[in-house]
Amino acid sequence: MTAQPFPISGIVASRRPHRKDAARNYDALLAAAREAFAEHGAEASLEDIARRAGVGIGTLYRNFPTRRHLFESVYADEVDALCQVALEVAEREPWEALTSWLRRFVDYTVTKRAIREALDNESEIFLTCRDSMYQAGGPLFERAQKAGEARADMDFDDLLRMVAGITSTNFLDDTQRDRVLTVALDGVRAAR
Amino acid sequence: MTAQPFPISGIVASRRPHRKDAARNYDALLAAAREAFAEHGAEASLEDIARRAGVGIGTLYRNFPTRRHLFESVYADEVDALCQVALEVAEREPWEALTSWLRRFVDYTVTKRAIREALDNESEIFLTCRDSMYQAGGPLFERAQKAGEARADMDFDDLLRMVAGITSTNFLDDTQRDRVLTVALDGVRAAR
DNA sequence: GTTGAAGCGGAGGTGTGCCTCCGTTACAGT
DNA sequence: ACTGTAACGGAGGCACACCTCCGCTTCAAC
Repeated sequence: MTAQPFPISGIVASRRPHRKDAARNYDALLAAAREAFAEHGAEASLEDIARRAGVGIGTLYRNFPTRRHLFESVYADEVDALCQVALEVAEREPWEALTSWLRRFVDYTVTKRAIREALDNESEIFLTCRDSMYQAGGPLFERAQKAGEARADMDFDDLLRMVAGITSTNFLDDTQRDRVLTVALDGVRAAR
Repeated sequence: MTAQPFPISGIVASRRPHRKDAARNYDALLAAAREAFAEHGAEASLEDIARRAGVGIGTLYRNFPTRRHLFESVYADEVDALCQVALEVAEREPWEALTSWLRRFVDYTVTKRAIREALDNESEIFLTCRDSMYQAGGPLFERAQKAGEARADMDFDDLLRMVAGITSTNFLDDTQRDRVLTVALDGVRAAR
């Protein structure tokens, strides 16, 4: 095993039980939980997780007394892996190293599909809403593009999703949300 | 009432019942649902919503046969209001009109706190994870800043939250996610 | 191989949410 | 005022998730 310079690494390693059967179950539970959380969000059924892992519900509770314990363990695993990646990219050019790490960050974050909604909007009314929304806001964006204020190589759908994504996260306070949104919008603004 | 040029507007209006008591209950249910969804996410208890609205559970089900109906109605209301705002800002300067509409979009989208997680991370282990994460990625960002590649007027926390936000939304496909992320990162890149 | 302790699993009690059904209530048209 | 009907509300049956408890099993130390 390589050096573990991150505080999380020790914690992750130390939590795994020693006995053979216990360690196997622990791993199975973590894998099942990661899958279940990705699929159903943070409210996934604990009994379902135990079932997926092929262990009894009692075993789940012995290893992870609360939902939070389980959730945290899964999360800690992800973070630990992500931290390792940072070491791997460290020798590249500054900007390139940063962005490739960020893109990995994205991949790992996908596990937090917990955050996402089940809104895959097949329904009639959602489509209508979308149409209305685009009909209302689209022209504003196109106008800005024609005035040379907004970059031409993206469309309104891109823009809405970008803003929605940034918005749907928790920030320390409104000041931070605004600051981040401003940064992103700088990216949308055409070079002049 | 002003003109309603958006397809959603008619739908929203036509769904409200005619009888006085029925209309009152309908309004109360929508208000309670908006509140409950904002507070507990899309899985908020329907019985709790009925309770908040001060009506029987039967009344909720008569107006909104499924959770989806209720959710859609709340959402449609938000969208409708947002569409109206687009008309109001239409006479301003192109870029200013766009961005002020977008900021309103943010406000209305906040209702979709449903998307957000209950992860307000008070716990010990979350803090440790965070420390590790920042310890791992922070230097990459600072290095990019020192090389003049990343703007100096934001910090790593801003950056992580921006990327996490964009990432946690659904996109049509990975191509779009990547495109949008690139746009936002253009905003992070220092002017040169 | 023996053995005792650590680990296992699932039955079952409790709570909560979903949704239906129907006796009662309140509106609105005459 | 009268009355038919639309709307109301909540009891109750069903399903499912949480979590505990304890008799049984498996490991590993000697």
